[in-house]
Amino acid sequence: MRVVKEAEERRNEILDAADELFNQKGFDGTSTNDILEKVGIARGTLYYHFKSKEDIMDALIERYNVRILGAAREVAADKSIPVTERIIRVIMAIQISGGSNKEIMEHIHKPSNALMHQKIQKVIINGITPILAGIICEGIEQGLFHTPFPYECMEMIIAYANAVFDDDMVDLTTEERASRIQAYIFNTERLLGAESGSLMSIMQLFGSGTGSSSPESSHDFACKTD
Amino acid sequence: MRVVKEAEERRNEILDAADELFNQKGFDGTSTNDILEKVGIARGTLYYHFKSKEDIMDALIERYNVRILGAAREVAADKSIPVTERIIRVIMAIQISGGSNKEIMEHIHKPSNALMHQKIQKVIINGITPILAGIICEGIEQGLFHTPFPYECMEMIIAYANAVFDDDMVDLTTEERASRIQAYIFNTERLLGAESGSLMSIMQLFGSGTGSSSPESSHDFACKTD
DNA sequence: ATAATACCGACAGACAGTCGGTCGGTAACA
DNA sequence: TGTTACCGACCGACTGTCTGTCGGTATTAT
Repeated sequence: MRVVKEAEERRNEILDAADELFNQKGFDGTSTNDILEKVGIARGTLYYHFKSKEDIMDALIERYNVRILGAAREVAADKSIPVTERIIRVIMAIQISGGSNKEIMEHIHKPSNALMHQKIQKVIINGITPILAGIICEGIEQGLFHTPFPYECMEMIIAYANAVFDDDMVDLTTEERASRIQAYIFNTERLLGAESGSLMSIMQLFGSGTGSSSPESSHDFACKTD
Repeated sequence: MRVVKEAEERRNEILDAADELFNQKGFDGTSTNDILEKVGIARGTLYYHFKSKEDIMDALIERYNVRILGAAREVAADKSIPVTERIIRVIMAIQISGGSNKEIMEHIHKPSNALMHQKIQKVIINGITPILAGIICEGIEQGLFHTPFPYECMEMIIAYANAVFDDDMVDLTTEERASRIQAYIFNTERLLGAESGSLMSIMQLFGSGTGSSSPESSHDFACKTD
């Protein structure tokens, strides 16, 4: 008893199912059989709509891309919001997209699968950086920031945050994480040529519990003075 | 007609073969059959020595790790070399290990496979950063650098370089690459609180052809002034 | 001779993708 | 109106590849 649906509708059904499964089991841990069973279709149907498993992943990432960049651009364009606040909101747009999808986005950042993870990173770095760099340019005009390389600064800031805070690239204890956050903000100020202490509001991006104290490296790397 | 060899010797044969194949075809594109055929052993032999294909990759990465970090530590410990030169040599140790392995190392950085690539990145960032941070601390004592976060600075510098210059994370034209290098050096100076222009020697890490001119963002992102 | 280690190759199961065939919906035609 | 042809969506058995397993064998050292 076959059921015929519009191609667009079926494609989205497949993507919705894949979305859920990739979050639960990761890309590698999800078989095409898992996906087609969840949708309730046959193998041939799946491959009628997508040419490969990786094609499904790419379509899913593209769906997120459109959503994320759309949200980020809206925020960035709202000149009534102060520059710093806009930066924060754009970055938040990466983490929260469409309200009820928060948990989904968080899981997709987990190293469920390196390939998928890499592709998402690529989308974020190449997509979000120009938007943020645009905002930095406004800050430069307002005298908030001083750098001849707004784009490259934001690229560095985003790429690093991605590697250290969102990846499992660097294993951090709670203390180490707090220290990293402080250093991150300090270094962001330096890179952007912003006044010391002027970007502390970025801290809210990392949730609470990171207090605020004088700059100091609490990594096992305070320079030895012996 | 079976041939018996010492476990250590056989393990290295397998790793040598895997090394070559992973470079040629990537991890995903290399099957265990490829490896065992190249060595001239049976399936069961391969799995006698390694518990999985990923175990082979991990052993190979660990082999490189030991080699790379060893070379880096030697350089870092040579206090007769100026601080800046030592930084350069340590970074070069990542790219050139054991002379004749240069090409191999370069290929292993290619995105032959995301998982392997991710694991190598992790090793580099977590392994090299403390070594470099140690050197930075010496520079701080000598008044060359001024930062309360030597470790985090180097982490950011390494992580970013990895993402942009070694990954295919960001697609760069030759011009864009040159611009990125300039920005990278400029930003490195800022992060480390180094005197402007004092780290231009880092440029040699990127090969020739990057000239030298005044700081300017040649990304399509010079801030619009209208 | 015995025990431990290294080695062998047939096999099983999982998986992504293929391919010949079917079916529902629609347009064209008599 | 009924029939036919066509198209796109769908079906499921099958294929080939791959990783890892396991019962068995050969070699070496004692």
